[in-house]
Amino acid sequence: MELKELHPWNVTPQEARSIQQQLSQQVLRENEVPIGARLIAGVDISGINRKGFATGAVVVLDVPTFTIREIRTVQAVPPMKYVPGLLSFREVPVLVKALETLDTTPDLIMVDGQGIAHPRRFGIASHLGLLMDLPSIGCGKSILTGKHDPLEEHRGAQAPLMDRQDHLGTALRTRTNVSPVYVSVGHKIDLDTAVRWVLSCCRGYRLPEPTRLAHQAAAGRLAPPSPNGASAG
DNA sequence: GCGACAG
DNA sequence: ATCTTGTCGC
Repeated sequence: MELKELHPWNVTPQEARSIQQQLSQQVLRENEVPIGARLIAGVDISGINRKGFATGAVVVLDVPTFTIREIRTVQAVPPMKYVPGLLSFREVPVLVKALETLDTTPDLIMVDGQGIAHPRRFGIASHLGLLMDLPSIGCGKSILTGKHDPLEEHRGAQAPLMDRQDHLGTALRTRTNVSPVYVSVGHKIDLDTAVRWVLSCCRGYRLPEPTRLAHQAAAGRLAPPSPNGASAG
C-alpha cells in the first residue's frame, strides 16, 4: 500500500497546529462501508534508544479468532520531540513506515492515543487514518481533552467524554474495577462502532489486543507468528 | 496570568 | 514514554 505526502513532517509546533486545523476538516466520523471484515492492525511505538531511533510496530490480528496474521517492526528517527497535542508529528512517520511493510491490508487501524478527542479534533488516530485512507480508532489510556462523569465499575460501563458541548468520545471500562480507556473516532468510523470494536477486542486485559500486542512487539517482547498461525496467548 | 497536557 | 519485582486483592 502506498500513499501521498500530504504535508512535511519536520515543522515547527505552530506549523504543526496549522496543519492539524486544516486536515481535521477531512476527517470522516461515520462508517465508510459496512465493516464486516475483521483484520485489525494495532500500532505502537517504543521510546527512543541512545542513538535517537524508535521502534515502530504493527500487529495485524484476525479478530474473531485473535490469530496473529502479521507482525512488522521498523526502526526510524522521529522528526520531532514529544509535544502535548502534537504526538502524531512524532509517531505517525514511524508508524506509516511500519504499515507500508505489510503484506496484508487491514480493515481497521487501532491506535494507542486519541482520535478526535483532541484540542483541534485531530489526534494521532485521525492523522494516521487520514494518511492511510483507512478506518481508524483512537484508544488512549488517559485523557488529553475533555472530561466525563464517574463510571459504573463493571466491564462495559461507559460515559460520554465531553468538551463543552462537543461529544469527543467515550470513557469505556474494559475490565471490572480497572481504570477506563478513552475511545474516540479516528477516521471513517462512528463512535458507536468504535466502542464496540474496542470492547470486542479486549481479552482479559485493560487494553484491546491489537494495541496491547503492538506495544509488546515494539518493545521486542512479542514472538513472531508461528508457521501454522496459532498464537500462544 | 494559571493550570493541563495522548505517548 | 521511562526507572522496575514482588505483592496485594478481586
